[in-house]
Amino acid sequence: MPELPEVEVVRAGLEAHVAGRTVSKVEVLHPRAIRRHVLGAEDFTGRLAGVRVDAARRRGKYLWLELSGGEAVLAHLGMSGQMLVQPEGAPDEKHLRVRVRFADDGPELRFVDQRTFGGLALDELVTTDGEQLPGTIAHIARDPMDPRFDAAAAARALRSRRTEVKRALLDQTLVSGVGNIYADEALWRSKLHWARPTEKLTAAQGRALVAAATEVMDSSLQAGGTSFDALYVNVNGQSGYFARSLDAYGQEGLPCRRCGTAIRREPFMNRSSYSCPRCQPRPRSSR
DNA sequence: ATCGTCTCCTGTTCGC
DNA sequence: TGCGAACAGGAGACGA
Repeated sequence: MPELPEVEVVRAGLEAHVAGRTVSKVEVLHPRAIRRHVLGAEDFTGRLAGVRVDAARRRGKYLWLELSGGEAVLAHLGMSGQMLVQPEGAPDEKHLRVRVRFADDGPELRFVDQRTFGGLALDELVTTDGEQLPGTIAHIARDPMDPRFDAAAAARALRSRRTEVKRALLDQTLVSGVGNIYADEALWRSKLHWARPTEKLTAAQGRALVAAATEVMDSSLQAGGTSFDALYVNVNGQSGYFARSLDAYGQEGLPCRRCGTAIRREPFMNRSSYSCPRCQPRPRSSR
């Protein structure tokens, strides 16, 4: 479940191993991996051949390879996507979806994705809010790691919604990069129940929530960065990565680190939300 | 315009 | 033992 810190580790790996290299040949092994590239696989592979990768960039959970010529390969890892840098000739992964070979005959880039929620697409770069972004993600808000992230504005945006606070926190047009795991962690740190109505959040609570989300992603990024293997860029299953210390997410039945009460799991949007019944009491207004 | 629900996908785990 | 259900969940599409 890659969220911002995981995607950032991947971006750094791509910057180190792919930037500056020229694409020679691209193979699409599963059409669903490029479903957001509307012109299809042939167009995708044809237009990539011969272009140079200038840089690897990221906003929220999206990352993209900036290409010579004003275009970019936009990527989202979805639930299970991985970007692997592998020597040519290494056995294909079971869920290999896209292979990118380079003119220098060095290691190839592989997009591997079991559940195929992720994907790649070629996209035009556009200027939005003083930033060059792939056009299809121009609506994605700045994330807390962005040098120009405005925490106060993000807190106001969250409070301006009329919904449950966790729904707002997961809305990538308000603050990007937060997924189910970090949302639960940020809410735990802020002592807020996920169903708290946004309109009842005080300004201080809004700011504290944004600060908590920033902190939890920051510390996770530091932990993830240290487990990064220079030989390849990996997202899932690497030790020290998802084994990061969590206070709420996935902790059902375990004692709250603050008060000792057993963490509970509740259904939320066809998935789960974890919280401490004592530190994060359910708001009276709902159920 | 805004908000909530549905859907896509596959491997693993769990209950009967 | 076998099989179906539940679960993992990001984000676009769509309906109200």
